[in-house]
Amino acid sequence: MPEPGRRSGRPGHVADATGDPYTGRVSQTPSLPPVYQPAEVEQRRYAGWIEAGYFTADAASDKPPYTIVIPLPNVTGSLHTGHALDHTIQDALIRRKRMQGYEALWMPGLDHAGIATQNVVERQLAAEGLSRHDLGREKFVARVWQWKAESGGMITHQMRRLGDSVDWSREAFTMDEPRTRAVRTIFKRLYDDGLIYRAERIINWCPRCLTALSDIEVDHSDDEGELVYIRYGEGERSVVVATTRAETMLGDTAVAVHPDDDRYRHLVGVEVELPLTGRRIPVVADAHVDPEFGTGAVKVTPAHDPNDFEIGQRHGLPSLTVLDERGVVTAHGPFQGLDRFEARPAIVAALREQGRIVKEVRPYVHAVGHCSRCHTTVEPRLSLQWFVRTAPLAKAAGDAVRDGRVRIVPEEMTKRYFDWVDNMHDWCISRQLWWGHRIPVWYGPDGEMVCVGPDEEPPAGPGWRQDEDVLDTWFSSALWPFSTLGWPEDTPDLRKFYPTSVLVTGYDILFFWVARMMMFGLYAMDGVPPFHVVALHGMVRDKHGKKMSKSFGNVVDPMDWIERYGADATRWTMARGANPGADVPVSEEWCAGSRNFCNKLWNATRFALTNGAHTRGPLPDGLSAVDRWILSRLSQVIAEVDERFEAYELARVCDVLYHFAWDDVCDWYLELAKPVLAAGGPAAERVRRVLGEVLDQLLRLLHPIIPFVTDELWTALTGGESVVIAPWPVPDRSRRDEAAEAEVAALQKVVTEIRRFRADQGLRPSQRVAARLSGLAGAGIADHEPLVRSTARLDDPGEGFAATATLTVTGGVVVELDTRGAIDVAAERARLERDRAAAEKEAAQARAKLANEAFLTRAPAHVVEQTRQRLAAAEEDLARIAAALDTLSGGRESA
RNA sequence: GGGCGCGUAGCUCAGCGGGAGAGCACCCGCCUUACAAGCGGGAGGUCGCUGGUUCGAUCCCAGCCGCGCCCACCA
Repeated sequence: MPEPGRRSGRPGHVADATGDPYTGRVSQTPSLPPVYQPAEVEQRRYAGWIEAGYFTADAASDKPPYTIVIPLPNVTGSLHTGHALDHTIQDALIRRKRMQGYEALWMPGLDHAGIATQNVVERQLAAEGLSRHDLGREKFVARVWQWKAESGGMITHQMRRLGDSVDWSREAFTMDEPRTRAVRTIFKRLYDDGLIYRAERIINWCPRCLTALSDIEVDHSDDEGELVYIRYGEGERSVVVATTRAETMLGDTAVAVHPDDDRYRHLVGVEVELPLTGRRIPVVADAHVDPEFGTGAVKVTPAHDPNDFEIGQRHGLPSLTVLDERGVVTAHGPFQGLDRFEARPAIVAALREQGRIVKEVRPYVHAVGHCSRCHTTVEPRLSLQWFVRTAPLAKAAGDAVRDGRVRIVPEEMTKRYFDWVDNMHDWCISRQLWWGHRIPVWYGPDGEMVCVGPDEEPPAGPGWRQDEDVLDTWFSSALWPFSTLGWPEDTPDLRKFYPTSVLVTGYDILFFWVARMMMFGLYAMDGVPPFHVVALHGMVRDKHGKKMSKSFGNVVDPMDWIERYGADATRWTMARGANPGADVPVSEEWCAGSRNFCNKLWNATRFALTNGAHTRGPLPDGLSAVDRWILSRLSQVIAEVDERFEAYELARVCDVLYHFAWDDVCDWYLELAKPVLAAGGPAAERVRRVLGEVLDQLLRLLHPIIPFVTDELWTALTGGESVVIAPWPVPDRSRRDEAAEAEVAALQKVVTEIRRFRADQGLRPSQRVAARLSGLAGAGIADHEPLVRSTARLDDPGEGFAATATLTVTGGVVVELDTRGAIDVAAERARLERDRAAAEKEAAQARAKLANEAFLTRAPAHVVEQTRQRLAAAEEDLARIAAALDTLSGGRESA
């Protein structure tokens, strides 16, 4: 096998093919190299697109708008496979709409990514032996801006490599001036409407990041712990509680039992002694307690457990904080200063010494929350934070989907959405960080609290200070669909491009982001939801469908694939798996296959150009059946691609186009065109036009997914400016031609049968075989004998022709071949016997059905008819095979 | 604990009431004048299991087995 690159030494093969081997015509275009080289093309094309301003949307345009806002990548991030998938889908949608004549805006931008970015810069400082506190708030924030300017937003460069047709002139950042203004505006409005409030609540606290977290920033995993049974109190007045968090007992202020639990009825209202502390705490009755779990008695720690906090509220219990912000014990006594995880065994040991431990169950697996940023175990903590009152906002967000104003694709995800918005807790939006939008609230010397709007001056004077906290990053992300368009100003962009057309993102952030954009969009934009459709895709996985993870070593870097296979191949690999909600398995082999597909298009177009294919003038009359067939297929393909695109089924789009391009166009149409081109004349002239037409349309259809190679080829083929701005194909129903399709199907069948015979007989492609054909007219392909001969490599019967084998094909075509004894009669007989068995089975099946009275009366007429046809076809096959076997036994058995 | 989904060719998946499909991998043959990143041919599946509905089930229903995901404040 020749190595790639070391190709055949055929004369003229490697050299640029500029001469037409069939007509001698010289190609009209600069020569295309024989193998597609993505790197140079991509760089040149992208620069050209930007220079031409194709992606810059015009708010003053008369065209209907089509808008997508990008799921804003983190400023700290780089392009991973998830982006490659997400961006490929969006770019495909936006490019198609642009071609369809919409004013298409794909809005790019970056998220300031509060915790993530602060962590990056803090790590840098740590390397210098500094902490953010050494710098102070102002200098630290300046340092983060400096970091952003120098190393942030790497992904925006990688997006250019992927070919994203975003409008760079509108690039936004969640911390830039217009977006900051949007944040200040909505905060003020929500505050004034009573939808933002400050309260002391149990929140998720990360003892490492030292900040509050919202529910969605907490990941739960099943961790092993131990359930410890501890006796509180003495004798009659004692109760055994079960806990996984013994260290919090120092903050217990009650024991709770179920009101209907007879075992403990006598204890309700009684006080028991809390071990190790000498404090006495009451036993209270609360319906929250599950009598089935543990002992049916729960220790109550209002300051360190959300349930206990609520029990405490109901019963007027005090909250006793015994852990500080780092999770270190603050309660006076021998445990003071111990970390929470050191304190736990220490306290259990102390209790055991006192004989308080009744029993231990280990291991006990239960769900434990972890910080989604650093995986530290989250500590429920009582603290003073800012919250968004979500109930009314979430109701509106649910209604917008319920009443159909917003559609979620795939529909199955809708239920998940409802589960989320219908059960949403108030959203903790304050973070104890420095990088982010500072909460615009000032506190006065006498306990005043003033929320300051974007155009207002904060209160000045001694004793006034601004809230130290910043807002959750997702707060500004939730404004993205309208803050990027200039809200709160009434801008031309906002009027033209809001609401956006579709939001494309992974199902993993349906809740994180989508629900919140819905809430804020509906609120800020007077009930107009931020998008019409939410199109969810899945996660990119490895070729075994496994999640990509660093520890597994199966992570793919899309930039690596772009370098080695090209951006188009990378995009195609993503797109061909991208159906709504479906995970996308990818692998390097598949990316190589995608590269091969691009190369196939390259060579098909190269062939077409060297043979004078063009797109000038209308399609001629007098087209052959083959020409009419490919145009008929093209019309079908356009319609199907449209349908799949509208359903966000990119994988189907790819499937349809792949098979049309490779099977129909390359394997059949081009092969059938070759002899016509070689013969020259008006038929060849017609083929040149049809071939140009088919490739022109095909390249347009492919362009949204593989923009680079299609632009390079399309401009070479058509001489047009760019396929980026070429009109999207419209299916021409008048080109549908069932007769031509049937004719070509029959032709393909005959050719395939002959090829199979040749392969079975071990006849080399190079071995010329003379043959006599008959019965073509009966099969409806009377005109195609030359095509059958050239495609199946059969010579005309010359002098001394002697038929040594007869092949009978479905439809009554008979091929007599002069194989001069090369034929293996035994092998051929074996094959025919196999065919006969299959045909008999088929016929028997059909006969059985048709003999069934119930089938005939109950089944729909078309099904019965279809079955009759199946039977007829099977019987014809049987007759054909019997005839062939007869001929065979009449022939001579070869050695 | 609640909800959703999936088990079809070696792998990844499509099909979802009437003839088992694709890509890759595999086998055989080919430098056939666009492409060896290619061309032609081929093999490979009791459609998870058990019942039910139906003239007919990979497809609908029920149960079971196996797998995955999401949500969740049972200590």
